[in-house]
Amino acid sequence: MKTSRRDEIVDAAMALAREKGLDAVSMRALAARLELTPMALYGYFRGKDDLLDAIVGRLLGLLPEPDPAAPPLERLGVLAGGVRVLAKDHPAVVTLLFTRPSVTEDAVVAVDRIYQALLDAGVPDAQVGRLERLLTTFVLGFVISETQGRFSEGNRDMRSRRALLGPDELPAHHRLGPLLDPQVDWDAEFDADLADLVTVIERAART
Amino acid sequence: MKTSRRDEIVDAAMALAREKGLDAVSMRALAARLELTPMALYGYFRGKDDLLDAIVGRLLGLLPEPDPAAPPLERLGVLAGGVRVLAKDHPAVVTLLFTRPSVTEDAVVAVDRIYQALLDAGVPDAQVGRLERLLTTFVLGFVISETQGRFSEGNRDMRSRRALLGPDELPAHHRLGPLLDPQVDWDAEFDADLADLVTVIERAART
DNA sequence: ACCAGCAATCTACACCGTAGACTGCTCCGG
DNA sequence: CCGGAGCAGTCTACGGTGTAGATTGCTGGT
Repeated sequence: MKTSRRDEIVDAAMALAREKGLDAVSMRALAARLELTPMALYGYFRGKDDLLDAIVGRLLGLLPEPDPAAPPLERLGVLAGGVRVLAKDHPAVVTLLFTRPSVTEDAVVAVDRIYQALLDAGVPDAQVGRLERLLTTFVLGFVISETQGRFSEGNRDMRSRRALLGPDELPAHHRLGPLLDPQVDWDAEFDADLADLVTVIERAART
Repeated sequence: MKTSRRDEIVDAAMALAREKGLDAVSMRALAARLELTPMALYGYFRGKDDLLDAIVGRLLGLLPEPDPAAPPLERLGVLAGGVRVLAKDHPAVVTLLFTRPSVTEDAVVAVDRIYQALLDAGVPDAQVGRLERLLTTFVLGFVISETQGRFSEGNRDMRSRRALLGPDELPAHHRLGPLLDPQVDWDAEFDADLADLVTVIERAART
C-alpha cells in the first residue's frame, strides 16, 4: 500500500465533503478532483472504507493536546471543546466519529489523555472506564446533534410543534410555552452540560 | 399517497435491515422481498427518504408509555430503558434516530413526556429544554455506541491497545492495566450512567 | 540491456434511486 | 350498459455507485 499521497487524498476528500456533503465523496468524484481515474485511488486505499477510516484518523489527529500541567478538569474541557471545534470545522465528516469505531493511534492517545485526567481528578480506578465512555458519548452526541440538525432545524420550531397537537397531548409544551421558543446559545449550553458532568466526576472522585 | 400497505412495507424494511443490515435496505431489494417491482413502492412513499422517516416513526411509536402516576424520575428511567430495548430489538435502524431529525407526532409526544417528568421532578422551567437535550443526547449516544460497536468490538481490546504504544505514550492505560480488560456489563453501566444523570437533575431541581 | 516494481489506466459488472410513460382492473355516475 | 376516473402495479431508461481484473507506460537498479 503506497502511502506517499495518502494525506493529500484525505485532504481532498475532506474538502469535497465540506463543499458538497459526505454523500458527494465518491471514489469517482474524489478521483476527478485529483485529476485521476477512480481506480488510481485503490493504490492508496484498500477501498472506500479504508478512505473513510483515514478521514477519522486525520480528524483525531487534529484534536488539541492539552497542557499536561493544567488542572485535570481543565484538560477535559480542552479536549471536549476541541471535539466541538472539530465538528464546526468539518461538519460533514464528524458523524464518522460515531459510526466508524477504528482504533487508530491517535484515538488511543486521546482516550489515554481522558483516562489520565480522570485519574488526576481523583476518580477511583474502577470508574475511569465508565466515566470516559459517559463523557465521550455525550460530547460526540452533542456535536453531532448540533451539526447534523437534531437540535436545530425544524426540530426546534416549537410553535409548529404545539400546533401539531393540543394541550391534552402535549401538556408540558403548552405549559412551558414561549420558554422553548428562543433560539438557543449552543456555546452556553455545551458549557453548562460540561459543568454538570464535571459535578458527576467530582462526586465520583469523593468516594 | 396510498397508505393502506405502508405499515406492511415498513415492517418488511425493518425485517430486511435486521437480517442483512441497513445498507441492504434498497428500494429494489425491499420490492423483491414484497414480490413487487421497485417502482411500486413509490405509490406508498415519496422516495427512500420518506421510507426511512417512516421507519423512524415506527420506532418511536414502539416506545413504552410510562405510567403517568409513577414518580417522575422513574418515568424517565422507563423511557430511557425503552430506547435501549428498541436499540437491542432493531440495532440496524437505530442510527436513524440520530441522523434523521424528523418531527413526527410520536417524537413530539415522547419529548413532551420528558419535559413533563423534568417539570414534575422540580426542574426550573428555564432548564427543562437543556436537560431534555442532555438526557436524550446521552441515551441515544449510548445505545448507538453499544449497538454500532463504538464500545465493544476491537475497540475495547485493551491488550492490543497497550501493545500499540508503550507506557510513555499511554501512561493511563498502563497504570490502569487489567482493570480495563474485563468485558463490561452494559446493563449495569447504563444504569450507573442514568443514576449519575439523575443527580444532575436533582441538583437542578434544588435551585 | 534487461527486468522489477510502481503509478495509473481502461473496461466491465452488478448494483443503486427514481423519472416518465404505460397497462390492466375496479367501481361509480349517467 | 357505457364511459371514464382512479388506483395498483409494470417496464424502460438514465445517470450514478464501488470495485475486480487485466493492461499500460515509466523509472531505477543491476
